[in-house]
Amino acid sequence: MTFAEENYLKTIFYLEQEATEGVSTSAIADYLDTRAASVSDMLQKLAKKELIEYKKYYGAILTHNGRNHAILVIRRHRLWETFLVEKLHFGWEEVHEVAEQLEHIKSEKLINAMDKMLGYPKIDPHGDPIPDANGNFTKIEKRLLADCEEKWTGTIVGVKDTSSDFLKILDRKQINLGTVFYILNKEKYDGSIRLKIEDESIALSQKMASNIYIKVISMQNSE
Amino acid sequence: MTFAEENYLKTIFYLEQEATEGVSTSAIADYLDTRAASVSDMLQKLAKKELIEYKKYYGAILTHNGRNHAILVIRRHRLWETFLVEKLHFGWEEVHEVAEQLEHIKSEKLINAMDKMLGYPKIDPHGDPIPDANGNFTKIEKRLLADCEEKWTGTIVGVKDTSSDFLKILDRKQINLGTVFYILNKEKYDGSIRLKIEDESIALSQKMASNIYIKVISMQNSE
DNA sequence: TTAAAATTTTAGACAAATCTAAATAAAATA
DNA sequence: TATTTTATTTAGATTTGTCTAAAATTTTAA
Repeated sequence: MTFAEENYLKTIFYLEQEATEGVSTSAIADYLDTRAASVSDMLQKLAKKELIEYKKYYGAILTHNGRNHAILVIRRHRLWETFLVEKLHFGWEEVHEVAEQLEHIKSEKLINAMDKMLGYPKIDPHGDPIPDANGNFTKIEKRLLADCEEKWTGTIVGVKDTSSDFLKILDRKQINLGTVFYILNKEKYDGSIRLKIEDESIALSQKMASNIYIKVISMQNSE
Repeated sequence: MTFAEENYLKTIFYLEQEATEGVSTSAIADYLDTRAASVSDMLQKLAKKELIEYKKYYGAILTHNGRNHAILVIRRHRLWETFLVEKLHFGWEEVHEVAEQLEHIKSEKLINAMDKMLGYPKIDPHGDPIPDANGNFTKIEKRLLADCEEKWTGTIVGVKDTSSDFLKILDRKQINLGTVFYILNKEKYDGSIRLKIEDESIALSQKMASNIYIKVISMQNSE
C-alpha cells in the first residue's frame, strides 16, 4: 500500500461520513488539492484492488477491506498526534504536518507499542476518537455547546461564528480547538453555561454557547 | 529530498569510510541490492544537485552539502533505533526495518525533541555514534577484542572468521551483533579473556578474541 | 425537453525510480 | 601490447502518480 493510496482511503473515509451517496471525484480532488483527472485514475486503481466500490460518474464508497485500512491509517495518525503532544510537548498547530508523514510508517508492532506507551488513549489532542487495535472506536458527533447538559465532559472542535470579535473573546477565555471542558452548571432561565477548564470556572452566555461546536467525551459525572 | 536520494547519500557515506578513492557504482548497487544501471542514473542526478562529485567510471564522493545531509539521515536513523529499544523495548533485530522508514520523516523539531527526550544519547543500541544537532559525532574505530583491556565496555560489531563453526560457538555463548560486554579479566599468560554479558560470565580463548571485532563504548570502569 | 453548464472520464504526456539489453570504457591477463 | 574480462554507462521500457486538454456524461435551467 503506497502513501498516495493510503491518503485516498483516509480521505474517502472522512468524506463518506458527510456524503449521502458515494463520495464524488471533485470532493476528493478538493480535499487533496489535486485534479479531478488524477482522482479518477486513482479511483479505478483502488477499485481494481477491491478497496472501494466505484461506478463511473457515481462516486466511491469503501469496501470492508478499504474501510479497515482507512481506519488503520487514522489510528496511526491520531496516536502519533497524541505522542507528539503528550510526550514531546508539541503545540496544536505543529502536530498535523508531522503526523501526515508518520501515519504511513508500516509496523504493527510499532503502533501497538506506541498505543501501550500512551496508555491506550481513546481520544486524540483534537478530541477525535482513536480506533483501537481491532479498529473499534466510538463515533463522536459534533453538536452545539448550547445543546449540552450539566456534568457532561467535551472538547471544543469548532465555531459557527468565525468573526474575529467572537474568536478574540474565546481566546481571552482560553477556549481553543481541542480544549477539554466539564459543564459545571446550565442555567434554565437564560441558557447560560458555566464550564470548568483546567480548574478554572468560565461563564458563557447562551448566544456564545450557540456558536461553539463541541464533541461529547462523556455524558456521565466524571468528577 | 526523496527517500531514494536520502538512501543513496547514506550509503555513499558508509562506503566512503572504507573506500580509498571514490565509491564505485557496483559497491553501491551491491549495498542497496539494486542494478548498476540504476545507480549510474542516480549518481548523475545527485551530481546535478551538487550533493556528490561524480566523474564517469570513477565513482562518487560526497560534497559538503551531501555529507551534511547524509549525517542528518544517520542521526535520524540512530535516534529512532534508540527510541525503539529504550522506550518501546524492541529487540535488536526488530529495529532496523522500522528505522529505515522513520529515518525519512522530515521535521527538525521532531528529531531534536526525540534527542532531548532520550537524554542526548551518544551511542545507539548497536554501538554506533549518534551525530548531534550540529552533525558532530565521535568516530568509533572497530578493533579486535583481543586488543582490549580489562574493565572496558564494548559492543560486538563483527567477526573476522566467518566460518560456520566459529559462528556456532558465538551463538552458543550468546554473543551476537550488538551484544554489549564488560571485560572482567584478561589473562596475561595466554591472552584469554573473561567477559560479563547480561550478568553472566563468559570465557574466550585468545584465538577467539582475535576473530571478533568490537567497538569500545567506555575505557573506564563503569561497574 | 432540449440547450447550456458543470462534472467526470479518457487520452496523451511527464518526472521519478527502477529494470533489461546493448554499447562503451577500464582493468586484467596472456 | 593485444585481447579478454569486468565494470560502467547509455538506450529504451515500465510503474506510479501526477498533469493538461479533449471527449463524454450528467445536471441544471431556459
